[in-house]
Amino acid sequence: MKTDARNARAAQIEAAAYALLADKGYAGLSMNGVAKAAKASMETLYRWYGDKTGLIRALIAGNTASLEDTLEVAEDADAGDALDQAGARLLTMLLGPAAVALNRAAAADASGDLGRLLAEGGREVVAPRIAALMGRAQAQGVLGPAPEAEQAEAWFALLIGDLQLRRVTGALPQPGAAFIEARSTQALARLTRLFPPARLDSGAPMA
Amino acid sequence: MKTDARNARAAQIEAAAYALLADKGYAGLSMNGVAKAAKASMETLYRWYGDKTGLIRALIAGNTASLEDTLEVAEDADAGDALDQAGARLLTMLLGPAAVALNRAAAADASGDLGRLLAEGGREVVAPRIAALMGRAQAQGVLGPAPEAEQAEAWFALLIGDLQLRRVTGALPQPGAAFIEARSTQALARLTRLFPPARLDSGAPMA
DNA sequence: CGACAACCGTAACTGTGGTTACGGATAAGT
DNA sequence: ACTTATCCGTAACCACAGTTACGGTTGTCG
Repeated sequence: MKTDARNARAAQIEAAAYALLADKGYAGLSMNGVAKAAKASMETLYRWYGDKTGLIRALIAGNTASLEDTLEVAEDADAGDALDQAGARLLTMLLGPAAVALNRAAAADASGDLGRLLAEGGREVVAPRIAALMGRAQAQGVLGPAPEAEQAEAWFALLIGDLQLRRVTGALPQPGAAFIEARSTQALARLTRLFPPARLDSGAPMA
Repeated sequence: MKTDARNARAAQIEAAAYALLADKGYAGLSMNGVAKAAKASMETLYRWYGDKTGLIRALIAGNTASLEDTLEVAEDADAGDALDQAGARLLTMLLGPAAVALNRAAAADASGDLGRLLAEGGREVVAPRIAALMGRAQAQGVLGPAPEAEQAEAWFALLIGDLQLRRVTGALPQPGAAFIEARSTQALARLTRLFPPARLDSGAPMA
């Protein structure tokens, strides 16, 4: 099988796995189910992925890739706008069905391997990008001076809070775009109140 | 069986279930395992709890009760101290093995019932208590005026961030007391910067 | 065209877990 | 003391999922 054909086939298989994972949970994701849904054979699944956790690992890797795309923000944009937009996109992704399904899978894995993998491909990819954004925000006078990692962590906490956990446990339905944008804007507003720039002329004007 | 004897027996059974849930995950929690660990019979388990999710439901109920105990703070204490202490206790509980195990169980339940139950017995119990604390903090000049629910939500987000999710997915080991106290103190400090009191004489002195 | 590797479909093997069933022991109530 | 309900211990039933195996088919390459 040619390389690109195989990649396309793998994408189909992983898409089917995502779909099953999303609406049946990790326990409801069976190799048999994936094979049937993707019209693939068990032999192929095991040859390509090794075992079930290998399949999940592949899903996590794909998720990491799309996460990096999500964080591609215009380099020259205003730092405030960039943060606002990045927050909304990040939230959309983290609260979306794929990320939720993967976190459920990691929660079900008692060994913790999947969780660590997910953190490596998620949080640890995001953190430096956010810190870089904070650096730009400081340089543009949007934020006051402070360790960038500290600002990044505060922003992230304000942005996501326990939303993702509630999504993962099923206590919260997937929020709409309006909610997400409002939340991102609120997080940024709070962050600027936490780390106000020394001179306020580039801040928000008074109403 | 006398009522209190039965309660004691039920407590033993639920403790055994917790222990199994904590170190084997939800998938590793089997009714057979619970029966053996608690030296109870299957018949008793099914007579008392109906089925496996019923057992989990009982665990959640017990967790709610102990959560309410956790939030019992001295009524007359300084609001700042009270918040600091409540934050540390809350974090200790939310990141502890019991809460983590229950959240994992909820994540594994595709129906979402357990998740909603857990939220009802957790978040929705905590929120009004915290809001009341915020009201006291405003009255004592520790915090500036603002809707209490808004302050409560911001504080909670700053306090917990994604710590609990990372615990649930296994990406984060259980933190020590020092970390938790520092985190609670930091959350409170940030909250007071977000909602500064009008007069600063009760605020933190400058270094 | 022929050989070969990869893939599909299906089924079998194996272990496990939720649930039910049953005989023997124990405590409660009359 | 007798009856009855409850509980323990164990095992059996059933379904399902992870994994392996195998014959038939398709696409690739010499």
